[in-house]
Amino acid sequence: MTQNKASFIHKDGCQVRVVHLERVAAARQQALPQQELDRLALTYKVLGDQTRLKMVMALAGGEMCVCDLAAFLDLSESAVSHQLRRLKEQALVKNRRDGQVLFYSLDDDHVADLLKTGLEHIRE
Amino acid sequence: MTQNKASFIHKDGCQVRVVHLERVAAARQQALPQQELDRLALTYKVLGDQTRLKMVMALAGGEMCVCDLAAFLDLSESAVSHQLRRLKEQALVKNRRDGQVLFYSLDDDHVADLLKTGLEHIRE
DNA sequence: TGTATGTTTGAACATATGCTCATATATGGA
DNA sequence: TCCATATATGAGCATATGTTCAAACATACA
Repeated sequence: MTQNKASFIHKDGCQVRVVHLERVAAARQQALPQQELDRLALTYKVLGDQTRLKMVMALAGGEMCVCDLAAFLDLSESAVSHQLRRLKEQALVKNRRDGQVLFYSLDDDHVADLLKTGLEHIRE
Repeated sequence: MTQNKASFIHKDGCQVRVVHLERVAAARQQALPQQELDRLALTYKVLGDQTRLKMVMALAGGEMCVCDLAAFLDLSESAVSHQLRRLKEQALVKNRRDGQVLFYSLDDDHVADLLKTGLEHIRE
């Protein structure tokens, strides 16, 4: 039924065993460009930390300032600021200034979608 | 317009400045239970690594065995196996055995949804 | 039973990550 | 201009993470 006889390919001068040559070739063809892969992995990585995930979930309920988040998370404002920067770098949050206060909020609706899809997965 | 006068709350015996008490309270109320937050963060974290993300993207194109993935990723089979375990722990992939060969595939359609939503975000 | 193949597992090590502390920047008001 | 408030930034440190290496398991077949 299934073809699982070993085939071989050359790579960097040494042989590498491959059971399904055509699947590997197909995966290579369909692979994302490196730049997109970088950004996608970074996006997930940034959400993959409890502190940052809590922040984003909280911001899904409306904008908050650094102070608010620090109180909510029971963390220093410095730590919060550091993490907000990472979220901002990946376009997950944005901010607006009102006097001395910076209000952070989700960058756009895609972010809420991402959270929703994640929740659907873990609740399946 | 905006109320940004400092309010104060007590926590663990020391005072903590909070600009928007009601937002913090709301965030506390709407927060996910710890267990769900754990699982959600872990799910994103597991996807937030280039190697594992490449694996999942490749498996989105159809099942592959450890050998295939190792060849595709140019990585040792041991490394691939370690990472597959992490993906499996978060129910992102599953496997079936055919003789000596284990074929891995996406666990269900939610996983493809997660990837799609992520891509939509970075391409916005 | 013995050997080969495919995969998993645990320890070890180098790198990455998150927090803290001290300091810098920015805005508002006396 | 001077000071207070709100936030950002950089260095340092303890912990987490990904890969490798060696060894264990599991299945197939002689």
